[in-house]
Amino acid sequence: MNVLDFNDGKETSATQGAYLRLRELILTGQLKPGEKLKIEQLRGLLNTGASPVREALSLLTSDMLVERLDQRGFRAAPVSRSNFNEILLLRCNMEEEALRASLANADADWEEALVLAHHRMQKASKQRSSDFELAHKAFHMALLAKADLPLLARYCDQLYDLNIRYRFLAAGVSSYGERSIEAEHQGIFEAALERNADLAALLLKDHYKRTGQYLGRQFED
Amino acid sequence: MNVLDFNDGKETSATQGAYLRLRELILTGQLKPGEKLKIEQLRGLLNTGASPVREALSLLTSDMLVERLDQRGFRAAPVSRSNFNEILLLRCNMEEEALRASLANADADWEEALVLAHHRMQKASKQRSSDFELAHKAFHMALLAKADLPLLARYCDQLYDLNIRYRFLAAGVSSYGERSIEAEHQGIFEAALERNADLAALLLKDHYKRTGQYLGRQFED
DNA sequence: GAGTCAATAAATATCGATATTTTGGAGGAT
DNA sequence: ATCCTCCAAAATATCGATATTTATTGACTC
Repeated sequence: MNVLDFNDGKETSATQGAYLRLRELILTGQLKPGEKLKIEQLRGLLNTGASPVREALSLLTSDMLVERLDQRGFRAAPVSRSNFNEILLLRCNMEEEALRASLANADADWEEALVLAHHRMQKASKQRSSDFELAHKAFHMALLAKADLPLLARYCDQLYDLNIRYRFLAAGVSSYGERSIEAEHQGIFEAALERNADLAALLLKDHYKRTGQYLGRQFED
Repeated sequence: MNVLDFNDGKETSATQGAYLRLRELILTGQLKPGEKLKIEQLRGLLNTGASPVREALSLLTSDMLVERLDQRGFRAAPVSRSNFNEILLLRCNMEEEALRASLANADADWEEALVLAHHRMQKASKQRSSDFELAHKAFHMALLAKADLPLLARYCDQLYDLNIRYRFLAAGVSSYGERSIEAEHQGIFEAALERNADLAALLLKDHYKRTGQYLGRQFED
């Protein structure tokens, strides 16, 4: 590995590093939807060779964050109202499924992990910490953690990220208009602790639909 | 491109070719679950360079047909009873969703395409044609075609292929024990033509669960 | 005889260079 | 002016070679 790039010891392979970095750039909208992703350009940005960049882009293709155009390279996946709506719909269905399965298997460890995730999210929210996004995702995934359905978990994760991308794109807007998210989370949290699957699922879907409606208004197409 | 490899003009890029070929080898069980996929070895098999092989493997990773092991290369995804069960479960959920959406939007073109797909499948079945697998998939996808939910369609497609892999692995067994599949397909087909979503969904799920039960018995773990 | 450890062999990950394709114009004809 | 055609310029896809990392083997200790 190049001696010059002060790899802070975290990443193991150049490919993995490039993958994570590119993923972040696309999710946060620093690489814009539809934007052409030129290998040379990215090589410079990530200072690595063409192979890792190429492989990372291939991986992002399956995350549906990048599109491959026959022999014409890659571009950041485009966005659209209909894509947004579909993500919302699928998320509601899949997360409900996962949540019910998770609650059915829930044990004390799961419960404690959930309490922690909830606490961290609240804290990050109060401090307006930049960690909020991470904590928020962690909370939602903690809800689903005991489902023990790896494929479903993967889909939920993927859809969560696709959705978060729209939040970043509708930026400026501090994402959720503060609203009642805190209360919404609290409701889901409590219902989950009580193992009330019907209520938890209802609240969860409502939570998504609400932020969905809110975000949906932000853009045309 | 190498002059020697008599590329029959179909594939555009080496990567795409390698992707399709490897996919087939894994789906049909010619590359066995858990088997190490060495670059050199595959290079020979596909006669192409290391880069296309590597990229193809990356793509297959997101199809969940290949696993990447940190710095230790790739291997064909393992199989397990629980994985099989999850695929079955998710397929039932997602295809039901897609089927209902498809029927809701169904028009004359969709109907005609479905009739054709059904006909071809029947024909291939009677002739015991090797095209049956393809025709069967085409029929099932034709049912869902009008859903107009690209992400869901992709998931259904992916899960279909993951399932088909288990069919090949439980090989010898001419897959479905002849049973009543023909009748089952007929039922789904008719219900779909009548736009009877409840019935069609019920029959479809039943169809999957039946073959699922059948296959499930084939292997331990 | 089992468990380390070092040296070697194998395999992966990555680079730099090259061959192919696509893109973008600059003339020239209609 | 508009549409082709053909020619650079740019970008992609792919190769071959090399640096790194992991796996293997066999001697050596306890």
